[in-house]
Amino acid sequence: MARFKGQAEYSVDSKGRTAIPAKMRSALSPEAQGSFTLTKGFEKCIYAYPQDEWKLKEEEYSNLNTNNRDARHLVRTILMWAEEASLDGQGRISLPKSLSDYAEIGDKVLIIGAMDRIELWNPDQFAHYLQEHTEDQEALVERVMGS
Amino acid sequence: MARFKGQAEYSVDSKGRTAIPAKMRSALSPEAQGSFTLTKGFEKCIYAYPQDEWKLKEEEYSNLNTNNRDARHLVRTILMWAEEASLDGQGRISLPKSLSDYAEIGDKVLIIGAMDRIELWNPDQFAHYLQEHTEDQEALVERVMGS
DNA sequence: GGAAATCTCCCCACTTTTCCCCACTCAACC
DNA sequence: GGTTGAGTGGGGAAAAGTGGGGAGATTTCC
Repeated sequence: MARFKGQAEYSVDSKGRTAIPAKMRSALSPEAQGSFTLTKGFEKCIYAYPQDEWKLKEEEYSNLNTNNRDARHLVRTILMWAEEASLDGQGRISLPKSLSDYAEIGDKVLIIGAMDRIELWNPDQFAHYLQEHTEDQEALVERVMGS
Repeated sequence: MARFKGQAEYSVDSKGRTAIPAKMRSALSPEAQGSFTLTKGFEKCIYAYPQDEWKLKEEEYSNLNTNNRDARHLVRTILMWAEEASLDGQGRISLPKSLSDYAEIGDKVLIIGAMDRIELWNPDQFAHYLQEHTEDQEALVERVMGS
């Protein structure tokens, strides 16, 4: 499993491309073949899953019971945003317009490594997000991970 | 498990590098391969975990369920600060700008061994921290460790 | 159906940053 | 007093990030 971490603020060029930090590229497993699946984040950002990780996600979704209305809705609304993106010769991907619109990403993007995925944020939106989640980290650790 | 102890005040050069005290380097286990993962301390400092220690932490985070909102937030806000740093030929590491900004580390750094991790402080901030935590050490020992 | 416009990639070029290596100083210790 | 090891500083090659041109494919519009 890929283990992404770290943060970096990069620019998005006029063609909608952004570089993926070299450290994250080197954390990519060979099975990903330099390819990501981008999709809408649960937060206001873009999630980028390496191809191999995305396969696992797809597996989960395909195992949901399609006779269940909620499950159908979930799969539909998640998959409709998913797009594949490959690294170019310079280690960049181009961001689909639908996703960068959703995340309100302009000419700057904050790239965050979050374990099995990479997150792409509008830097301002991220600052805003942090302001809305001011719970003390120590308390959160205790609550989520136990003592 | 590595057991770091002691303190030392070192300089940070113009390239953002600082030496790790030789005594702490020799306390590094071979499995760490001369590599640390730096991350944001709960206090206003940088935590440096030897690679092998960090692996254990990462393992815990990777087991969290990313369908849970709090877990996502936790992973995001912890891992975004984590960066790997390897010792160079002279026993130095370079401090990522994001972390030295957070800890307000300039051209001097106070290095403290704290069991399984090393802490990097702005010397002034550390003095300030001590002023704010003036509880008598004897009383503290009793409160924390007295059965 | 064909021409024009647009979009996608792939490649090249430039700038900045990072990393590796060499060199110097100082203190401790034979 | 020379040697060794530790801390500090800096030069230069290599890598990373950024911007843009242009060929080929696709879409649009007449």
